[in-house]
Amino acid sequence: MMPYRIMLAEDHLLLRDLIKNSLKSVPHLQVVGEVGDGLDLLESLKSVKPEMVILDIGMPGMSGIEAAKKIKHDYPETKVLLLTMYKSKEHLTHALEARVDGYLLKENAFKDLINAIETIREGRFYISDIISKKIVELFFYKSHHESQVSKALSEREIEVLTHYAQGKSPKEISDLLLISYSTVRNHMSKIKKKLSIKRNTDLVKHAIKSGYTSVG
Amino acid sequence: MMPYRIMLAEDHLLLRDLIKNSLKSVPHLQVVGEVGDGLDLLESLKSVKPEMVILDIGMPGMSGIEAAKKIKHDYPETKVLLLTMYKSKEHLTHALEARVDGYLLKENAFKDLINAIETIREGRFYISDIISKKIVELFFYKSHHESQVSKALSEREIEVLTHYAQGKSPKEISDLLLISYSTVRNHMSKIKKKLSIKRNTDLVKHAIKSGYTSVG
DNA sequence: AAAAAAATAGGCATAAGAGCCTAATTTTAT
DNA sequence: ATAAAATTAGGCTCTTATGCCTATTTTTTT
Repeated sequence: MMPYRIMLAEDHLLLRDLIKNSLKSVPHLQVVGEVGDGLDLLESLKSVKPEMVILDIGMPGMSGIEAAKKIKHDYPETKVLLLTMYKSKEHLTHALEARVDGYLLKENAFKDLINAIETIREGRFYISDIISKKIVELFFYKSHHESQVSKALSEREIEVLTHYAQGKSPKEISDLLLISYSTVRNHMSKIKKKLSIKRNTDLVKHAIKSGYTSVG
Repeated sequence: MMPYRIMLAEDHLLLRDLIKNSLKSVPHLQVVGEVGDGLDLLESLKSVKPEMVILDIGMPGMSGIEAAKKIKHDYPETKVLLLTMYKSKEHLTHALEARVDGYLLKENAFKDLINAIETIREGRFYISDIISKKIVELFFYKSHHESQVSKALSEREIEVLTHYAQGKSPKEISDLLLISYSTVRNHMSKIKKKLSIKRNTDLVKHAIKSGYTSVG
C-alpha cells in the first residue's frame, strides 16, 4: 500500500511527539512534517506535499480555522483533520464552512484518531460521535426551534468579542475597528442575546472556550 | 526491577491514550489508573496507590494545583509531576508552594517526560529547562526587587476575586459577604494593584489560571 | 510592644456601561 | 425577487464603575 503522508500542525511539542510515536505502529501512515504554528504550516506546505494535515485550532499566530481555509483554497486535494478541544457552535460552524474533512475532539480516544484518518483517507467526512450529536441538534433547532439554542456569532461579532475578551473596552474597540461606539455597543448587546449571556465575565469565559483568546 | 506505578490525571482522553501508548515502550513504567478530573483523582487514590501522579493543571472541577496540594497532604510519599501549558509566575509559585516534584511544559518533548519521570523516581526534583530560567529570574527579583513581582492575595481578596470572576458584581458581592459596597471596591482596587492588572477581563483570566473559577 | 498588613467603610467627581428602543444600508440566502 | 441577517448608528434614562483619596479597627507578624 502507498504510504499515506501526514503533516502535524500543533503547538505543543509533547503532543506532536506522542502522536508521532503512536502513528508509527500503523504501517501505512507516515508523518512527513511537523510545525508549531499556522504560518510555519503554510510555509512548509510549499515544499512538503502531504496527503493530510492534522491541525490544532488553538495555535498562536494564526487560528487553525484560518489556516484550514487557506489550505483548502490553495491545495484543495489536501485533506484537513481538525483536532481541537473546542466544541462550541461557532467552531463547528466555521469549521464546516472552511470545508475541513474531519473534526475530532481531544476528549476522543486514540482509536478515534485512527478511525478519523482512515475515514478521511477513504474520501469520506469524519466527525466525532460527541459532536455529531451537536450538529444534528444545531441543524434541528436551526429549522424548528430557533430561539432555544444560542445562535452562532457573525464574523464581526466574533471580532468584537475577541477584542473585548482581550481586555479592550467598547470605546477602544470602536477606535480599533473604525466604527462608532454605538455600533460596538449594539454588537455587544447582540452577542449577549445570541449567547444568552448576562454577565461580562461569562463573555470572557465564552471567548476562552471558543479559542478567541487564551488565559495565558 | 519493580514496576513504577503511575496514575494519569488529564481531562483529554486522547492525550491520556497517547501517553499510555508511549509509556508502554518503557519496560518498568506502568500506568495503573487514569482519571479525567480532580475529584475523580482524589477518589481513585483511595484505592489505587500509585508511586506517581502525572497531573494536568487545566482540569475542570478542581484545578490541578489544588489537587496537588491535597495529594501531597494526604499521601506525602506519592510523587506529583505537573504537566501544563502554563508558565506564568503565579503558576510556578503556586506549584512550588504545593511541593510538587516536577513541573513539565506541554511544549517540551516526549523524551523530557521520560526524563522527568526518571528524575523524580530517583528522588530528585524536575523542572523543564524552559522554566528553570524563569525560576531563577523569579528568585532573583524576589530577593532584590520585591516590587517587581506581583504580591500574593489575601484570603478575603481571593474570596472577592472568585465571586467576581464567577459573574457577581461588586454590589452582589457586598450582599453575599455582608460587607459594604465600599469595602468590596477597596478590595478590588487592592487586587488590581497587587496583580498589576488594569483590565477586568484580566481579572477573570487570572482567576481561571489560579483555579478560583473555571471556564465551564 | 511595635510595626505591618488586612479588613472595614466612606466621599466625591467623572466616566462608562446597561437596557431598551428605532432605523438605514449593505450583504447574504432563499 | 424577496426575505432575512448583518452592519452600521443614534437617542435616552438610569445604574454602575472608576480613580483617588482618607480613616478606623482588627489581625498577623516581627
